[in-house]
Amino acid sequence: MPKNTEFTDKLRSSGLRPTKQRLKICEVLFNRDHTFHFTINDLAKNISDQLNEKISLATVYNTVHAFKKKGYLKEISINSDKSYFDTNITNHHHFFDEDTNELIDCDDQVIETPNIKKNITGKKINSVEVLIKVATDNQNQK
Amino acid sequence: MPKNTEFTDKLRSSGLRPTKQRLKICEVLFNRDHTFHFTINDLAKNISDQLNEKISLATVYNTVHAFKKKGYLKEISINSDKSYFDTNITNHHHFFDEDTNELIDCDDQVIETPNIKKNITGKKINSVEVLIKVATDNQNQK
DNA sequence: TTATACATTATAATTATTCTAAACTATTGA
DNA sequence: TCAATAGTTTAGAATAATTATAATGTATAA
Repeated sequence: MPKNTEFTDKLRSSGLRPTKQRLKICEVLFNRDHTFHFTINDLAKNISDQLNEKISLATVYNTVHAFKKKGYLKEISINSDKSYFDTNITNHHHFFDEDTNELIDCDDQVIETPNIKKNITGKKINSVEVLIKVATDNQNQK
Repeated sequence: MPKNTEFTDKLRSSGLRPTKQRLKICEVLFNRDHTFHFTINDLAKNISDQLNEKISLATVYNTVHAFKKKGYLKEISINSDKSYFDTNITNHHHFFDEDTNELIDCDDQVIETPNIKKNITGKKINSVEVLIKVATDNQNQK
C-alpha cells in the first residue's frame, strides 16, 4: 500500500495507465526482496489468494505480456507446455530440475556466458541464455 | 524402401515393435543427409503429403515421444506455443531467429559449450544448451 | 496359429492461450 | 469540473496443441 506511487510512476513513465489491477500485479511481482519465477497460473492463483476482489485471467495475461514488452519481465525457455516468467531481467542462466520442474537462477560465477564467435548475417543478438538440465543420478531421461 | 531392415533392427533393439507407421516415420525422419528441426504438425503434414495412406495424428505424437524417450530425437526449448524436435541428438546449440521463428544449429566452432563451475547437489547434468536469440537490428523486442 | 501384449485410430477431453465485444475508467483538454 | 476518448478490464467464446479413451488391429512368442 505505501509504495504505490513508485509503481504508478513506473507504469505511467512507460505509457501504461496505472490501473488498480496493474498496481496490484506490480505489488505481487515486484514488492519483494528476491526475484522469482512464475507461470501465469501461479500468478493468477497467488493474486486471488491474497485479494478480496479477483482479477480476470485475461487481464493477468494482458498485464504480464505488457510488462514483458516493457522489459519488466523476461520469458524463459524450457521444455514445457507452460510459459515461465522471471522477475530477474538481468542476463543470467538457469538450472532446470527435471525431477521437480524447478527452475533455479545461476549467474556468471556459476557459468560463464559463452562467447559467440560468429553471428547470423544482418541480425542482432538479443540474448544468450544457457539452460542446464539436471536430474537425480538414477534415471536415464524423463 | 531399401533401408527398412536397418530401421526394423533399430526399433526392435530398443523394444519398439517395427510397425508400418513407425517405419514410415523413421524413413521421413532419418533417411536424410542432414538433421533437421520439426514440429509434430510439420511431421504429420510431411507424412500425409508423401503417403498414400495417412497416419493418425495420435500415432505421430505417440511415435515422436517414444523416439524421444529412446534418444532418437531431442526436444528443443524455445519460447513458443509449440514443441520443436531435432533429429540432431548430439550436444549442440541454437540460434533462434525471432523474425522468422527459424531455428539454426550451431556447434562448438561457433559457440563453446560453457563450463559449469558448480552443480546442484545430488543431481546429474543431463544437458547444457545455449540458445541465442537474434532479430533484425531495427526492432526492440518482440 | 492362437493368445496376448503392444499399437493404432478416431474422437473426445483437457489445457494454455488468445480473441471478442461490451462495460468500465484514467486522462486530456475545453 | 466534466465530457469525450482512448486505453483497460472482463466473462466467456474460440483456438490450438496435446493427451486421454476405448475400441479395433497387429506383431510376437509359445
